[in-house]
Amino acid sequence: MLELAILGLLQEAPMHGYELRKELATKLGTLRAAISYGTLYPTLKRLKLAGWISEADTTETDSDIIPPMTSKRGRVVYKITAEGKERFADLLTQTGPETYDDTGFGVHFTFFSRTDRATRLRILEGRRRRVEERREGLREVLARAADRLDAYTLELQRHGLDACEREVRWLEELITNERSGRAPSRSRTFTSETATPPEHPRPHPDRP
Amino acid sequence: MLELAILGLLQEAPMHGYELRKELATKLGTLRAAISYGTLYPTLKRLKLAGWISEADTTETDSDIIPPMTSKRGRVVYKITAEGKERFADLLTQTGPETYDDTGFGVHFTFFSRTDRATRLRILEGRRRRVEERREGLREVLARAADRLDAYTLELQRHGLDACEREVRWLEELITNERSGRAPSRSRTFTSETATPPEHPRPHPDRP
DNA sequence: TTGCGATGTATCGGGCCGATACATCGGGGC
DNA sequence: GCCCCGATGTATCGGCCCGATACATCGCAA
Repeated sequence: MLELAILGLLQEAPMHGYELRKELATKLGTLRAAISYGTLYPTLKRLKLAGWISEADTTETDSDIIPPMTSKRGRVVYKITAEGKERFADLLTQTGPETYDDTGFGVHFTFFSRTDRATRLRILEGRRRRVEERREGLREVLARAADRLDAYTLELQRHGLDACEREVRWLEELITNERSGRAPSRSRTFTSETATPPEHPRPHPDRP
Repeated sequence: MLELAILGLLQEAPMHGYELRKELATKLGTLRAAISYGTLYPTLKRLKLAGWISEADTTETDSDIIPPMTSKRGRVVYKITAEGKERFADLLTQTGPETYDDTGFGVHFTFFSRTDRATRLRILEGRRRRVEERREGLREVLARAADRLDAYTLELQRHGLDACEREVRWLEELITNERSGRAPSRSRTFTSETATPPEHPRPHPDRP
């Protein structure tokens, strides 16, 4: 999953590890605080070995403001390769069970603007099914095993059930929008002025 | 965290691995579908080695209905030891950063009826702080980096923010109840008839 | 000038997961 | 009567990911 995220970010612009971590924190802020370095650097190594990414020459047209980083072990900037772009498209399109859990769904959703509507619908519906199953499990427990559980456990289940119901409603709204060819509406209360282009709302501007 | 959960369940009754997994699935159903065997059995081995749990003699008063399991490798029933009970109390009381993330908080909350009000309040407030930090991070991103992100990413952040706000409200309700010496109220719409004893709402009844 | 926080890369031990293997038992379909 | 399948049950293995830790530089403030 992290593989998909890294590939996705490097498709926007070349970056080094530290920068990637910060970008991940803001873009996937919903999912986790920040990715661990103990995961990030080994993964970068793995991706490089697989040929999906490569080290970008920082020495060449190093015209920009970035100081030359006079230390011995300078920053390592990675860029995505042609094979990496294919890999990204594959990962983004193909779905498995892990696509529908919290992290997997979140990462896929983040890159929704880079894939087609059919894939988006498939993933949204898969996620909905997943959350519905969870919801039914919780309802089952609350209905049948309620007398076996103490008040706190019950309260936790109720809170979880509430979150499930809420997410299902959210997903259904998104699915409806998707089917009618709309991008996610900015203001859900007043959608008349949203004349934004439906596909690829913003073509990922270069980092400031 | 799994260590705490296992110890907590074994304090209710001796169990074997398969049974533990099912109990975990219903009691902690909010957190995960089910614990993996690849985690469960090594953990049981580790806990046994540490002396927190021990194998219960199934041969002794094996009077009950359970068939003798004629296979060579029969089921292995574990029970908690005296040291294990101490360990459980320690784990339940002492708090660290991991106590406040989703899994850690969920496990602690599940066993809230086995600890004192001071600890409960500490954990609830720690969790609230954690979720509030997350909420502020999301607000920050939505306020300052909104123009850098596409519509789907924004929608995800908004949904995450909504979940955070909702959980904070939930936690504050629980904290208020806790401070006023009430157990979590069964029906939030009508709380007049809840004359349940404030501490230890149900003293974990033995499994049927 | 000293020291601290941000920037930056990297490793290590350990927890947890999914896949897999192996073995028994009860029941439903043919 | 027989066979297969799903539930019950224990266990290992490779791999992802995390937290702790180490090391090194830079800019700024006390």
